[in-house]
Amino acid sequence: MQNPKSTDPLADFMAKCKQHQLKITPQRIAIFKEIRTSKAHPSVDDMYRTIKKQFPSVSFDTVNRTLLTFSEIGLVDLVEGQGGPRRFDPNRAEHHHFHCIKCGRIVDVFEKGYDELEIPASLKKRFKILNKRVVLNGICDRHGTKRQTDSLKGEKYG
Amino acid sequence: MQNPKSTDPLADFMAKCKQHQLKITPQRIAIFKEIRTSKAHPSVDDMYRTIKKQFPSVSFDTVNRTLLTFSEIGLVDLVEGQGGPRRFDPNRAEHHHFHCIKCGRIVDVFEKGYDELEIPASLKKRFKILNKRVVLNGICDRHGTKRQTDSLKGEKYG
DNA sequence: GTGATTGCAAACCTTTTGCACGCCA
DNA sequence: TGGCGTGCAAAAGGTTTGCAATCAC
Repeated sequence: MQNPKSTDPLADFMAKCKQHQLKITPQRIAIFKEIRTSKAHPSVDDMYRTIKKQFPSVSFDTVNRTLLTFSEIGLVDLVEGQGGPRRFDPNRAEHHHFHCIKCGRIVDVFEKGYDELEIPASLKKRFKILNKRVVLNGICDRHGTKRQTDSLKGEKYG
Repeated sequence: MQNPKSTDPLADFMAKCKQHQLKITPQRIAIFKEIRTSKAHPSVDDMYRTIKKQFPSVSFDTVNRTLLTFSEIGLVDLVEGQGGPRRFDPNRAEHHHFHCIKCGRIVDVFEKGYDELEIPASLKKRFKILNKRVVLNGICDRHGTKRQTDSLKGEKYG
C-alpha cells in the first residue's frame, strides 16, 4: 500500500502537508525545496544558513521546527549520530550510512545485500520496527597518513 | 592480531591505560568498574549519578572526560543516537541495536547473520572502516495501544 | 619533581519553551 | 474569522574550555 506519487515533488509535498493538516507556508516550501535533494545530511544550522540566503527573514527557530515537523510526517529522516547537532536525511529510500569519526562526514551507502536483512522474529514480536539501517564507522578519505590527520583535526562536517 | 587478555578485567584495564600513557586514578578505576557491565547504554549524566554514590567528590566533568577518553582508547563505544545526550556502550563485542523512538531505550540485538555482513569492496578502498552495526528503529514493548502511549510520553531512557 | 589529571566555573552551542503577532485556509 | 505558524527572546540542557591545585608515576 503506497501513496500515489506524481512526478511533481512539490505537489507531493503539498499533498503530504494537507494529509497532516499542515498549512503550506512560504517558509515550509523553501525549506522543502532546499533539503529535497541534499546529499550532505545537513544540520539545522546548515539548513538555516542556506535558507536565509533566499529568505532573509526566516528565523532559525522556524527552520528547526519545520525540519522536526518534516521528520514527524516522514518527509525527511533524522540521521543517527554520536552526539553532535541533529542532522537530517531527505532520502527516504532504504540505504545505509558511513560516518567519519574524524570530521563527521556522512556518506550514503547503497548495498542491495544490506537492504535484504531480515528482522529477527523475536524482535518483531516484541517491538514495532519502523526502520533499519547498517551504520559503518571509520575514517574517510579526507584524512590520510598520521601527519595529515593531525593537521586536519579541526575539520568539521566535511 | 589480538591483545593478550587475562581473566582479570581490572588488570586488562590497567594494561590498556599504560599502553596509552594514561595514569591510573581512583576516578578512572571507579568509572571503569561501574560501566563495565552496564547493559543500559548510560549517558554521562547517568554515569555521574551512579559514580557519585560511591565516590561523592567526583565531578561531572571528570566523568565526562573519562568516558570520552575511554572511547578514544577503545574501552567503550559511543552509541549512535539521534541528538539526545551522548551515550556509551561497554560491550565491544560485535552486536546490534534497537532504538525506541518514543522513550530512547536501546536494546542490544545479537544476530549472527548481522555479524557476517561484508563491507563493500569500494568502501573498503576509500575508507578505513572501524566498526559496523545494524541499527533498528521503532517502538518498544513499553508502549502499547494509542492510549497507553500517551500516558507514557514522558518516559525517558527506559 | 613534573606532567597528567582533577574539580570548578564560565563559556559555548544546540534545542526547547512561551508568547504576541500575522498569515493561511 | 479562527487557529496554526512564525519570529523573537529567554531558558534549559549538554558539552567544552581554561585554570589552579593535586596526584600518579
